[in-house]
Amino acid sequence: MSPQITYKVTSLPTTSNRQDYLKAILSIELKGGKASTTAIATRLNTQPASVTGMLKVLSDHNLVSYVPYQGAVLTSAGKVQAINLVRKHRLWETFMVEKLGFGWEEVHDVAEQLEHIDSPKLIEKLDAFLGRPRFDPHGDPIPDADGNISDRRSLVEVSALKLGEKASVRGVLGSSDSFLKHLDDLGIKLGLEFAVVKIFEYDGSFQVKVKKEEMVWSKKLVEQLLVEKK
Amino acid sequence: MSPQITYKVTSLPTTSNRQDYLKAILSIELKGGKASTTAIATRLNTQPASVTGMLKVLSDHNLVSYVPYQGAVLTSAGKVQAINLVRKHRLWETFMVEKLGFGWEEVHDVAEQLEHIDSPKLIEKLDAFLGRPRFDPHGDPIPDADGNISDRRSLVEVSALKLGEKASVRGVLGSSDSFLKHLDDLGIKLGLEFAVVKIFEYDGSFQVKVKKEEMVWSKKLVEQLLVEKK
DNA sequence: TAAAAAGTTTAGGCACGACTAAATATTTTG
DNA sequence: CAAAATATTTAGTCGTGCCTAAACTTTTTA
Repeated sequence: MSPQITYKVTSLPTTSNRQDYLKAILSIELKGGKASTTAIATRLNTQPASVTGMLKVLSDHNLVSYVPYQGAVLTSAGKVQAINLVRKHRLWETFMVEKLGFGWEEVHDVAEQLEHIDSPKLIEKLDAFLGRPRFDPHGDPIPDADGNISDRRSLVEVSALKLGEKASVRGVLGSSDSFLKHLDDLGIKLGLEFAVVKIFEYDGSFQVKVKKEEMVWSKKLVEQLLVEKK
Repeated sequence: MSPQITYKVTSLPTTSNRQDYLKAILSIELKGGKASTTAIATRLNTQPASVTGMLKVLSDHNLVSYVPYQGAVLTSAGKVQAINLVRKHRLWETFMVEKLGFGWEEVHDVAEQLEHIDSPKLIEKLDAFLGRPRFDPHGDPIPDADGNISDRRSLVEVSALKLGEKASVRGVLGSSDSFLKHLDDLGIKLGLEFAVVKIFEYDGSFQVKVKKEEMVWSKKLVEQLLVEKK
């Protein structure tokens, strides 16, 4: 009788959980920090000991390189996965705000769930449906299908615009409920196009023209509204 | 020193898995069958022994009533959850077909994932965005927020229409790739409105008027297309 | 109605991913 | 630079939900 030989496949069951770790590590790395056990644990509301266990698993799958006591660094494979999660998260947020009429602030938690839906085709079609947006409702860039991320710095606050310049609303800085409600009251939505027609040096407010109508935006407002110059 | 007393809360962590069981049981009950251990196991591609374990858990949570060797019956609480899953599944399918341009046949698996997203508000807004549809792309009724299910029998095949009657396309019977492709080729989509202008007894085909244009639908086609009479 | 067949449950494991407590490394500080 | 503080890992558990094998019920059949 010949012996039964089984090969342990590196079966990559990249679960929702593992993905959360990858995203957390990416986010720490992008901030310029070191993805230490504690830093990851804090971000995921879990215990350092749990993180150690997971880092070993991710390391086995070549998603991070991990040396005990040295923290984790995403491998290129890990980075691809993490960026894809960010892409999905931000596309879903954009969908909820632009198509479903959610407030800018209330979409994060649901997007956290939606980003784990596994269907490249769904994301491709959603992206097309939304008109291939480059920024999400918070002004953060949406990575494209190849993982390229636009420079957020191509967005500026309204207050940085000069007289006569045209721009489109792309996002906000900060997201207090009252601020977002205020935007709603003024009818300011993503994609809104306008031109600067006057700048009041006295109090820092801006007069802008939206279509045929003119309105004044306060100093506080123009400092928190992100736009893309035309 | 007073003893520490902990109460075992019936903490309902209704996981994605448990929900799949509820949906499977509902589906068996609706077909008039008995939700036996084996029937459930078959539907979920799992083993009878695993089902027994789960039925105990669901029974502890009062989602099914379960007597060993007697199979399971949904309690009203279990039924509410199961119907809500069906509602979510069918709304997502409708979204994918109507808004994202998916084929009628390719949406099931992704909807299977999406139905587990937990956000009543998301579903309410999605429902509104879709225009509160009562049927999904397969012609199956979408339960409303209170769990009421329209009667599928309000849908009929085109072949049951009489001369001059007006109707809207609501779904299909069967879903072979070739049939769905054929619908695509003819420009037949959900919601399409038309009127019967002629019936050819000779070969069972129907001449219909869509907006200003007239076209002929074959016997095979009119027997598989579900519509709602106007 | 007794024996065979089919269906169901129990028993014992396993993988995942979390936790606590204890041990071990690394940093910081006096 | 040694002691104290902090960070990290190891060891041992736990709950969920799956599996197989074996025992036990129920149903069917001769």
